[in-house]
Amino acid sequence: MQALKSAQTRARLIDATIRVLVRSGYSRTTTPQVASEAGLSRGAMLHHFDNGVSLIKATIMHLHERRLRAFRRAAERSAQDQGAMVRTYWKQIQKPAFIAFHELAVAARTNSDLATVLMPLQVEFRQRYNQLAVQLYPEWQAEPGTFALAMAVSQATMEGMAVNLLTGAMDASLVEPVLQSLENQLHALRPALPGDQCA
Amino acid sequence: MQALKSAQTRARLIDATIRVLVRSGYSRTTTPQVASEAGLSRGAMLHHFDNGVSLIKATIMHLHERRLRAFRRAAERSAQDQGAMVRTYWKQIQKPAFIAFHELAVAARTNSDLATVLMPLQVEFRQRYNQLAVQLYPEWQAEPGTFALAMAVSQATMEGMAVNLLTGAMDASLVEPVLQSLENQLHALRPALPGDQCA
DNA sequence: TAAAAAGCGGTCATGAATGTCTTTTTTTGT
DNA sequence: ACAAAAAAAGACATTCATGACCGCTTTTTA
Repeated sequence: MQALKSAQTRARLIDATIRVLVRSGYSRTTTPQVASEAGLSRGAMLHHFDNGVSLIKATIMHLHERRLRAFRRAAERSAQDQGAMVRTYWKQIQKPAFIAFHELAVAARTNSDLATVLMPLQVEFRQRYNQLAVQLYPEWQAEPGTFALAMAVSQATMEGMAVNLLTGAMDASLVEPVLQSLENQLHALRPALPGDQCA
Repeated sequence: MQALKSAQTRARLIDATIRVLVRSGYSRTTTPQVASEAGLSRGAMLHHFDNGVSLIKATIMHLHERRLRAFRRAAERSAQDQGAMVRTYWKQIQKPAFIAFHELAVAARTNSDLATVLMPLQVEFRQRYNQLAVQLYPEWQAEPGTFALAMAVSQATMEGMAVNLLTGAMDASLVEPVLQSLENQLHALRPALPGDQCA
């Protein structure tokens, strides 16, 4: 029973970390902030995570798991409705989890402690991403290069758009047209079928 | 003469700030770091900028000016070589200035001091961006909506790809194919000319 | 039931960044 | 050459995040 309670408290701390990351950004995310947000004393918090970096690392791994699960759900849903992949991923990207993950990814660029945790997860995500998608869309299997391209274009466009929205670099009214355009592009990239040369 | 020296010192401090932002990230960019990087004492630095936020604000404005100049050059070059816009912007995006600007843009999301400076500049950039591009590519003027879409797609895709490269979310071998695909997409978006329905 | 372990709260000293202030040095103008 | 102004350097107190340590309470276990 004490193991369960411990796990619950750890989860509470990680959730609090995500909220603080979204609200205050990485640079203002401090251990007192997280402890307060979780409704715990700082002393209790340091009992579950030896130091602040340890908490951030755990948060990174937690967000990674969530991202994998979210992508799996998105893939399953879009297996039924062929064109739903773009919309489903776009919905995922707008949740707080993505904002927090982006904050950590940016921080990891200049923090080797975080980078050693985050970089392998990024590689793993790409692998699973492609692996699952290929088995869901067998018509792509003949052209793995084109498939990887389609995935990269989707990821770069949607995540770039999400970041640009957050930083005011893009007008919100353009979101829908860009998504539509991306869907058209993905359609054009699909392996040629009989009578499909012209849009 | 003292005004010139003062301006030079200010420029040195701003350049130092950019280097520190690239090397250490926003969260570890401190006034002692910047002063040391600029080869000045902290006291001297605070003589030119009242406080740390003031220095960051000046850096934001400086990067904004550079971004406008860079875009202007890119536009002029791509006016001669029609398809060079993508490549030229991609080159710009990989420079340290973009990394520093991105760090500041992410920080501005949760820092109202920076946001009040950055947000209006983002709006101004979008306006000038479209303004200049429209006059360079007159064939788009009939379809301003499609043109804004093309710009948004380009910006989101390339900046998203740049960020994903920095954070390890994308494999570097996919850069070239994505750029190629983006060029194709832009070509497809161009106003229909006689005998241009099919790729 | 006693002992051990874990959850939790609180206190402490340390280190570092910040902004203000004062002092020294250099430059400028008369 | 000298006095005023500006640049540069340094000193200072304050604030705050951090990690370590100690004590209390509850739960598990022997």
